[in-house]
Amino acid sequence: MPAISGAASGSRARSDTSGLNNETHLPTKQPSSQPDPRLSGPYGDQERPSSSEPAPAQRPGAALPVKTENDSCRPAGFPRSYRLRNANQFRAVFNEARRASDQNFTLLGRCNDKNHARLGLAISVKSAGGAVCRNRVKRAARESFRLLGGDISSVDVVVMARRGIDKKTSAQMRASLDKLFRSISRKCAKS
RNA sequence: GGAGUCGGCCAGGCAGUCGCGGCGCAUUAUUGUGCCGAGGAAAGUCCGGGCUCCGCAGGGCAGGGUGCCAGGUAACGCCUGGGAGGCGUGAGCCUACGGAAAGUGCCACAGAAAAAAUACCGCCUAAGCAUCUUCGGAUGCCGGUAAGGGUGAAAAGGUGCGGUAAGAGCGCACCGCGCGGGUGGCAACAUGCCGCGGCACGGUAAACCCCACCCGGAGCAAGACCAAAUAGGGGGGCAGGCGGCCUUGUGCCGCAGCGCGCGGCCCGCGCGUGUCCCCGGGUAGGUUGCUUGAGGCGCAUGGCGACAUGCGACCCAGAUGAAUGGCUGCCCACGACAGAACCCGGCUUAACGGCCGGCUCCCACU
Repeated sequence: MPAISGAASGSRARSDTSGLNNETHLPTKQPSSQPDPRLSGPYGDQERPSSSEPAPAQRPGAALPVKTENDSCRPAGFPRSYRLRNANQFRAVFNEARRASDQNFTLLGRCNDKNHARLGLAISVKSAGGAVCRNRVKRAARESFRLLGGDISSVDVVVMARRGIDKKTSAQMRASLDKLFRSISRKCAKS
């Protein structure tokens, strides 16, 4: 049962993404017809590929170049290995840190032996003025770090928020963070 | 149409693109792909449970909680229905709503008197005493009085008639109140019923207290498992010069040896004893607990209802330095309060707005 449904959903997915280019109303219909494959498995499998027959020829050509462009511009992912994961790693940064700060944030940085930067967040609920704002700050920091990508040299960075951060817009945070990430990266690279 | 009231629901939408967490599948050690991914309060942590560990014969005391009645529930301080009292024209809403003849305390100020009360003003009286007298009487004391005034949150039923020196449940009628009975109701309670009593010994129990019922403690950083490095603990194997002692041993003691320290050196003194293996405790770290549940949804049945029972299909966050987002475009009513951390049931607090339904009042029209 799981194997069949998996194969069915895989083929259906291919038709989804290809269909988007041609017909805009198709994806809105899709959720309503979802239970179909489960109830009548064999029939659903037959119908799907036939309806979206011309699509597969277009797709590989259109999709792949976009992806390679993204990879060359920026390694924009943010996997676990790019984060500080435990207390020892944080302590190491706090003990011998170079700092960069403005009115919004304080960043602590320390060279690491990896070939990429790592990010740690030390933002208290108290300084952010509530859990919702704290999440907003953390997301801004991650996003800024992610989009800068390879522009930051191989340092471990801890981001700390300063009081009054809850009054700032997300755009203000991002601008501030972008500058500080570059700054801390430069300072650590020199030493 | 306007105003109000009660209940339920929603919490910007759509598309593209770049990302994040979990699970499945494929590939395989890196990716691809599909599905899912915050709330009505996730909050405050104020109650009640589940779960976990610790404690525990039984009973009592202390301490805490609850407090009209009946039902619902795993349980509750919650919910439903009912009663009583209060507010509102009404729909409706509000109530910490057991006991004040078990006892103790308190009732400020004002007031004459604050609880089996009291005579300040007033009213009445002329028997007695005193003074005055125009000899009619007047005034004071003594005495009667709770109708009137004044004080207070509260002054010991109300109205009327009789009654009286003036008055008074002193008597009577009606109203009110209390007690007993009957009747209705499971009960709280009600009572156009019957009888009795002239009629309350006020209030306060979020004052002590009394009565009834309930309550062991700590919490997922609970608890369980795996377990590096370092130091230390226990056991064993191998290596170990000389002497002594006996309990004859894998023993103990001393000396020598080696290393380190004191010292310029010797003597001397102090400290320590090699290597390998195993065991258990345990730290960092990791795994688990961790999401299928008193689960929501639909239908049927029972019930006024909270809810219960049966059947059907469904899987709907599970992170752990902590995911649920960024950017772009379009639309509109221009988007409040706010972010899961073991899980449920409530309560409380926060908050921009919208939708649906029941009911009430007012206005207009037919």
